[in-house]
Amino acid sequence: MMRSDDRPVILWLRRDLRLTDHPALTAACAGGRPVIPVFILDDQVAALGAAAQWRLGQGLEVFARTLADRGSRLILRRGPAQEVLQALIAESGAGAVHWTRAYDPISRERDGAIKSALKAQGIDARSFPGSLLFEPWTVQTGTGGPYRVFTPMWKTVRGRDVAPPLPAPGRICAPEAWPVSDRLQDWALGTAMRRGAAVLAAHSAPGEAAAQDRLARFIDEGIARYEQRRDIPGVEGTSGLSEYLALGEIAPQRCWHAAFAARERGGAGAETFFKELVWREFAYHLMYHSPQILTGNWRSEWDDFPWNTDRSDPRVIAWTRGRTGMPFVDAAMREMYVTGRMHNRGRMIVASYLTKHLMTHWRIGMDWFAEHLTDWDPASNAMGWQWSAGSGPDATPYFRVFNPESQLAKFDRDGSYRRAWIAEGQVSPPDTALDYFRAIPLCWGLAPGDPYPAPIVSAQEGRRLALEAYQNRSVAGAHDGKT
DNA sequence: CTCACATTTGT
DNA sequence: CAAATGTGA
Repeated sequence: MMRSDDRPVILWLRRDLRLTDHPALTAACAGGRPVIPVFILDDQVAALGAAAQWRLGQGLEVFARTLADRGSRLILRRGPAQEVLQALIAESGAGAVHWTRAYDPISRERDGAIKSALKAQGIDARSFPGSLLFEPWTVQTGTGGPYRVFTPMWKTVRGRDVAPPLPAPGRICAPEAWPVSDRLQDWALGTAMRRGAAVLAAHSAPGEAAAQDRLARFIDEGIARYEQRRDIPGVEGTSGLSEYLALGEIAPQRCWHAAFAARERGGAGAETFFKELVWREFAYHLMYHSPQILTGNWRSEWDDFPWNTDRSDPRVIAWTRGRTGMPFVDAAMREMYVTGRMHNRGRMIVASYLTKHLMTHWRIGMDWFAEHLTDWDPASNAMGWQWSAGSGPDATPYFRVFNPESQLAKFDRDGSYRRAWIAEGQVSPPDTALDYFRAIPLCWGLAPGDPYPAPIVSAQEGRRLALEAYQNRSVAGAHDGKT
């Protein structure tokens, strides 16, 4: 009879496509047991936006090669996760299933059900940390509740120890026989991108090795000037790590330790970078403790606000296509279409413009981002949109409306961001700007030689309308709450 | 209870 | 400098 600790371990991979800093993998390899890495295409993966799905396909391709280089394999299966795992256990005689925790409500429900079902069959089903610096339940206010404001949470966690970097396992043992696997190309991940996929590919470097190169370059060249340059979208001042973190091609603790080791040289830049990593933690903290942040107003007094909810509104269409006539807004929307990412300042400005100037529901913007971002992350996306709309966990006064024109003057002084992404009106536009027209659906009927549109809603008029509506909301809200 | 304070701003 | 409420210690 087979002893239980000789039986294979199934390593169920999700958003953790890496070998380093991977506690679930390291534990699976301990004791020399065979490991069967598997990725499952279930409903949740199928529901990913087109760009995120495309990027996942790229990541899986690289990760499968990485495993193959070490004498292992990535098994691909399609179907409800629990059924797939049960089938694999039956086929392989596996005695354990390991995975890295996810924190969104759908995953938590699924994983919890799978864990109890497997345990009831005597399978050692175990979840591990790995995606966050701090598990959400280990961060509490003085009275034991969850944080709702960033700064107090930052002050609480900033001095904490972060798990040290964990090397890739020396050896990943293969099972005696490999279970059959789907072929990645048959999954056709991200084919909904159509023309966009070729353009995205030119702006993408998937995989753990690329992630670590990016981090190393940021620590060498970027971190010392991060504080000043991260706000200027026309220069490469950010870490550029978001999509690696989103897919788990790099772990946040590796980023944290790399910056910590460079803190002398990094100075204020290192501190700012730590803060940004903790913003990601804060987003997960909020999603874990109030999952409804993904679907409804975090502050319910916003439920009565007269948002525009018409996705076919011509002004909303103009926003999605980068044709609002506001160069900062349009440049950022096109950057996202071409690269799958958007500079953080761009994200704030397009979100402010959609929710305030166009008074359109943040959910419409959030959904558009989910469809077009390769670094899409449910927690950060929801937090960011609700923060911008004013319905989120933030005390921003309602009159704080970004002015897309003065923001351009402030943060794109030399016009390089605008020129990089908007072809119209330029004699010889750069490739980045032309890439937009190579990526968009032909039926949009846009060409680089078109005249650049006049503003659909001016900065001043949009601000006036938004303030008026927000002021009315305050009065109505006070009525509702205090009768 | 009190009191300090709140990412990213506009005019 | 506006301007006001919720958060957290």
